[in-house]
Amino acid sequence: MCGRFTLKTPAPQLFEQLSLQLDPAPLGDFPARFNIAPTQSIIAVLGDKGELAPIWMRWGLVPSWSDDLSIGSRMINARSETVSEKPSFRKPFAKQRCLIPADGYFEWQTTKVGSKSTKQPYWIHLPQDKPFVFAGLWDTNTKATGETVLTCTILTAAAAPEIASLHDRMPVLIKPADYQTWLSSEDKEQVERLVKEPVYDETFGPHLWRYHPVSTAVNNPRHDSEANIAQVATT
DNA sequence: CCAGACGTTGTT
DNA sequence: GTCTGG
DNA sequence: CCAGACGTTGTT
DNA sequence: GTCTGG
Repeated sequence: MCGRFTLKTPAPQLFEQLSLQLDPAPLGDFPARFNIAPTQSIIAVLGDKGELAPIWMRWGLVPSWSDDLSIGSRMINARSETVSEKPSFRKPFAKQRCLIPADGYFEWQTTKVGSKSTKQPYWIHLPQDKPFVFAGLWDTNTKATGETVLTCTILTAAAAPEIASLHDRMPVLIKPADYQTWLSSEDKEQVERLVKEPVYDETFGPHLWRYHPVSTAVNNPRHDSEANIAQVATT
């Protein structure tokens, strides 16, 4: 699944490597991130009348009917298998899809040594740490605070065989050729296929994932430095 | 009809 | 154990 | 996802 | 807002 990720690639380079033609100016300046956690601001790219535009959104979807932002902490992921049916995700899946740029994400393996369990994080990334986009959904909410809050969630699917030993779920990726379909198609079947039966080739896809163990400093969301993605030895 | 949930993950 | 905050 | 709180009153 | 459970 995906509950923590990285985005260290600077803006102009980021969108170029993602094959996204858009103006990063609306985002303002932002630092390299090595531990992005739920409830924090993340970048969502949406289709804006044909043009694509990036915008900051709070991670953790808060449905429009909710009067409490805290529900977002439990809506950080949406299962692709059921996303078209769930009350909280159905409308966003139909009309409010987005792309969420990242260049790596973390998974944890829990291992027990005697009675003590330890959580070993791994950083998962593509060769050359090339950026990619998660399939995302967004919604707006004004009931909770009186202000309009934009929020989003990341879709998950069964893990690719290459990383299944690490975890049985993984985030859903959208390849450049499918950006436009994901963002603006009104063909439900076509959109559903992108997350349920994704087609990849040798240049893109989960089979290219690399991963290595990293410091447990990552476990604490307050720790956000480049050291978070350095390989460490496991014991 | 109204009340209450609306979600995922992991672990047991 | 369960929920909230980051 | 993991970490950290989980409660109230009164006082500073 | 919409669905499920009672």
